[in-house]
Amino acid sequence: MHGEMAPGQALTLRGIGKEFGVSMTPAREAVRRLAAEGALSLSTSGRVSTPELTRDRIEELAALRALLEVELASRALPRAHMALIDRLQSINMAVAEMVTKRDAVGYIRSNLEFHRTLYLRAQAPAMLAMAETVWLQLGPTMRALYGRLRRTEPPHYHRLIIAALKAGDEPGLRLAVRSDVTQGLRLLVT
Amino acid sequence: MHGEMAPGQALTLRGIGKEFGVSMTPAREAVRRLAAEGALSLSTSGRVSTPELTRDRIEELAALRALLEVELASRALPRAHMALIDRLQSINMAVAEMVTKRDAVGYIRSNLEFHRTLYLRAQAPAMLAMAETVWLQLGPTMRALYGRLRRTEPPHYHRLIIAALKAGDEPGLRLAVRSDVTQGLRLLVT
DNA sequence: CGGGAAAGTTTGTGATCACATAAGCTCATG
DNA sequence: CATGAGCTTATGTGATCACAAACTTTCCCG
Repeated sequence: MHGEMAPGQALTLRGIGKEFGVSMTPAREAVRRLAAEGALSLSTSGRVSTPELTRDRIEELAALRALLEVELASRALPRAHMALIDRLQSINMAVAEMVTKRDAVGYIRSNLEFHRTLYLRAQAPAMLAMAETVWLQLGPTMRALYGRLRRTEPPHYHRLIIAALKAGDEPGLRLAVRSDVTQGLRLLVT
Repeated sequence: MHGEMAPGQALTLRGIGKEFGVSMTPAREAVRRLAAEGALSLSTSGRVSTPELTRDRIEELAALRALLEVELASRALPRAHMALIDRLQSINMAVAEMVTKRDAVGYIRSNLEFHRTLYLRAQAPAMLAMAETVWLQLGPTMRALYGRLRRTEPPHYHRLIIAALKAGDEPGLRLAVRSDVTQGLRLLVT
């Protein structure tokens, strides 16, 4: 999810087991679970690797993010008090720091933390779980993306999100979230 | 997914294995995968059972169905030719027959087939997979619902969906799908 | 007659193993 | 130098087992 692995990276059950000090059995269960969620892909012969997404699949997952996260943000809006907004701002500073440090994994991690912190207020666990499943599928691809583009400025749309939350502006919030979510992936596709 | 099991029904790995003529190992993998998708729930001690959803969770899953399936229908609309509409109408007759036969499982199965047939045209496999994950989570609950209410009339909104497809009426289609998807579950909540 | 402790049973977990297959490598050949 | 056949290695699969924890049943005592 955090882009620690590149797309197409191969894994083995014995390797995973050794890495975590267990046998193949728990490694297999973890792999099968992640494969069921789309976070890993299994070849026809059962080999395990991180997925290499096609352009179409990336666009579809971006559309899913927009669909789910706009709804989550909208549901969080009436419950978003000042303490939450403060936390979002502080997380956003961490995001900006990761940008200057060119730390792709740190950037993805803190960026997702920003979103999750907001969505937790929506009180919609099933919806949040679905959004996280999409994040999981996009993890390696996001790594490839943010490793490619050389950003220097902190995320613009995060400030719009915070502003819309402060103003209680639901249409503005929906637009800001949708833009933030689709912006990055749009660059990858071109 | 098809409501063959009641909510809260317990399962054992050995029992599943025996039922399918395999050992515990493949049974475990299947159970863990289904649990990851929310189709089964694992107790803290690892016991397996179908989920018993709370009212809040049912409402949330209904909202998710609406969100995802409205989008899928909308994407399918421009590709929906006469052959598809014919197929939908024939599936819809099967649905009506299941209603008169009071066959809950058959009803759920053919009803979902109706929706899946339409959504396949959307060419959005990740989105369809998410919708099916929601169906999977709702399976046992739907069984309990359709076992409770004694319907006699065939699904009204399916005809609206077909009519909107014929007319190329996107707003009408969105409304019809949203109504169809939320209608049944609304009854359960009250 | 009720309740709880103890014995017995069921159940999930993780490890290990044999096996079949896929992947990688070596080496001879054109 | 490229190429492919044959061999070696690596890898996933499913079965089985020992163990610990949880659940069920039994039985005894208040």
